[in-house]
Amino acid sequence: MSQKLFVSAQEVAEKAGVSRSAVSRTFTSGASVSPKTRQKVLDAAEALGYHVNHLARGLMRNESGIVCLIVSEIGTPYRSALLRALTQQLQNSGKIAMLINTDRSDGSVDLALRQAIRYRADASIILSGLPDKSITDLCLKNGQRLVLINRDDDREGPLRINLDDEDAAARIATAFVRAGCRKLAFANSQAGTPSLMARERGFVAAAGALGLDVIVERFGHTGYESGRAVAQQLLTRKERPDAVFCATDLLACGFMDAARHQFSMSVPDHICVAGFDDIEQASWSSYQLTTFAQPVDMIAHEAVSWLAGDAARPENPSVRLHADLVWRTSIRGG
Amino acid sequence: MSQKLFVSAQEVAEKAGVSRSAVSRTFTSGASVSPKTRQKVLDAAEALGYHVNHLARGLMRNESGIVCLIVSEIGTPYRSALLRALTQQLQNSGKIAMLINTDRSDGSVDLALRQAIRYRADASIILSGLPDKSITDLCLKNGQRLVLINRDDDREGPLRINLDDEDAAARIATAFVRAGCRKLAFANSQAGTPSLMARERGFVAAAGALGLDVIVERFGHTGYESGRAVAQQLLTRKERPDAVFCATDLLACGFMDAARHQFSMSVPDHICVAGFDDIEQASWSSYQLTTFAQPVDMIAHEAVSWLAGDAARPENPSVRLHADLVWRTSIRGG
DNA sequence: TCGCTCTTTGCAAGCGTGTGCAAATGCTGC
DNA sequence: GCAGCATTTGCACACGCTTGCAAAGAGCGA
Repeated sequence: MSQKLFVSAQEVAEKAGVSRSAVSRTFTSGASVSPKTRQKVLDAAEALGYHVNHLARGLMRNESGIVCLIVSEIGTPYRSALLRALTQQLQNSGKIAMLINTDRSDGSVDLALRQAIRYRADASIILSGLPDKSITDLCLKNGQRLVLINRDDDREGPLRINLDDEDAAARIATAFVRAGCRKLAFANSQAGTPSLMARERGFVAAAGALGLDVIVERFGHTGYESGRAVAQQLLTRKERPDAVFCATDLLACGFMDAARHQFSMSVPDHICVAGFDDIEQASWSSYQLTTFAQPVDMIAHEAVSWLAGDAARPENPSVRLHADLVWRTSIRGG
Repeated sequence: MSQKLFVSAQEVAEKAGVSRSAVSRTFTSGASVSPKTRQKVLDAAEALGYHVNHLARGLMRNESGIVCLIVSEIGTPYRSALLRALTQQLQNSGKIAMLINTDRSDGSVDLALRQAIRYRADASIILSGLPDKSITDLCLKNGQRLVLINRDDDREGPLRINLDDEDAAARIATAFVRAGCRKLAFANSQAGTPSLMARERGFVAAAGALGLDVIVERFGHTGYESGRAVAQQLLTRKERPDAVFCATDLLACGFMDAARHQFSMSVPDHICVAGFDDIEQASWSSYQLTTFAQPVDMIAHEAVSWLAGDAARPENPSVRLHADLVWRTSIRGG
């Protein structure tokens, strides 16, 4: 590739009639340059189309400005909303996002973290899956910060951001009971993600405390189709439930659609439905789903500000955020 | 930051008892190393947790392996689906995606491209917005490849991937007519994106050729709420349309919801609806939307394989892909 | 064993940047 | 004009890697 190379600080220096260090200092905040030379450099840089090489800068400073986002199922409403918030806020704080898609095999989170190390990312934010301990240790040892979102892991070192899933589940249980429901069900996927399991656990426990049993049904992976499948299971029983808490809004949408169009049931008259995430579709008038809002902006804020801050950081940082209940019409009363 | 630095090739070399070049060559495909030293190096690297520094490698090779994805409205179903396909295929071909969110101001696409230059990205793929000519020229001059997806721009140099929007619009017009519709409408946003305008233009033209007028209504930006707003406009007219082609599935979902729940109309009995993109929600049983499928995997494939290929590339590369009509129940007949 | 060829290895230069250090410059007050 | 000081500037080295080049080693037929 003998293509024209990028213009370097050397060339700018020559054009501006100053030393290369002057150029470097012009583009380094907090460095000592006189306004006069600074202007000369800026002019020359503009004329030549010079841009600091962040690869080289990262090499020198041992700080690349890159933050890896490790995600699966990017196309999903909740994931993409979180992605949006994260990239936005990372950019605001001068970082840049590297996106790694882990839809493939199972060890791919580890592969992704390896990639993050290769590019000397300052940090990695994991939205899906859970990496092996050996690899997270490697990251931490190399000074790479780690954030786990909704992973609910108990390992030391990374920042762990979680929601009050169990508490939310308890709140929705009482809401169901208050709406007059007595035959509760929980719709889950088979993903077994910590946060999904926490919701299930919390719901079953809270219902138990209220003296009610819960029919738990799990199917496939966490999407619309699984919601339909679970509806198939739950609504062909002798005794249909009169309230179902779906681990996820996508499951809830699938469930509602099946209940209405396949079983001719009315929500909330025949059955109350609640979800989790507050994806955009939950507010669409076909669903009007009562659900818990993932505070994506706050999650992103917590993550990014923790990355930015180099103040004394606790040994084992952990944040638990509150999921607000968004009340719509998929539950009676309110 | 006096934290333990990453382990370097030097340390691996010492541990393995070879020269630093041997280490480098071990991790460079196509380099000449004897199997014996290679194994010694690999063992040492594994033991020390060594990973090639891609920043430094990129600096030397003048090829970073980074591809910038420049996107706005990441949370949107179509965008995130495209993002998924692109990251997937980029990773398969050994590249890595850098994600830049341009939701902010208007000049932010230019800012994003500047960022791409700073990180010496090998290429940038633009999914939203249109950069200034001066900045794309700068990219091209520096040997950075450029891909414009659905931008329909006529500038030279970048690869432009577009769909046959106008033809698709014509196909749906005849489908409407065949379904017995005579009062056609087109629902658009005010974004004015080339592809959206092409659909509008094509629909109006095709309808005209069939001897029919089209009521065109535009509102806000390209989302669900705008679909509702357009429905408000169209369905309070003296003469309601009996078929509406929405520039986007999101618009169509909003339109359908308003038509049904606010105007108590039945789709497709009272009004036929079609969309564009084939987002996941279009297949949900609440919508069952007839729409055109964006061939996201094929788009991603075209983009990525063009980036990978260094064969003789045409002066002014352009690809036009076909959007398949996905027939569901939002149009009568079929 | 000796040439010959082919492979492997180490040396050293270079990629584009940041930054400590010492020299140079500018400024102030006498 | 000059000492004293703060600010600016240039030099040179470092960062971790790739790669051309020449030297060293391996393999082989006679």
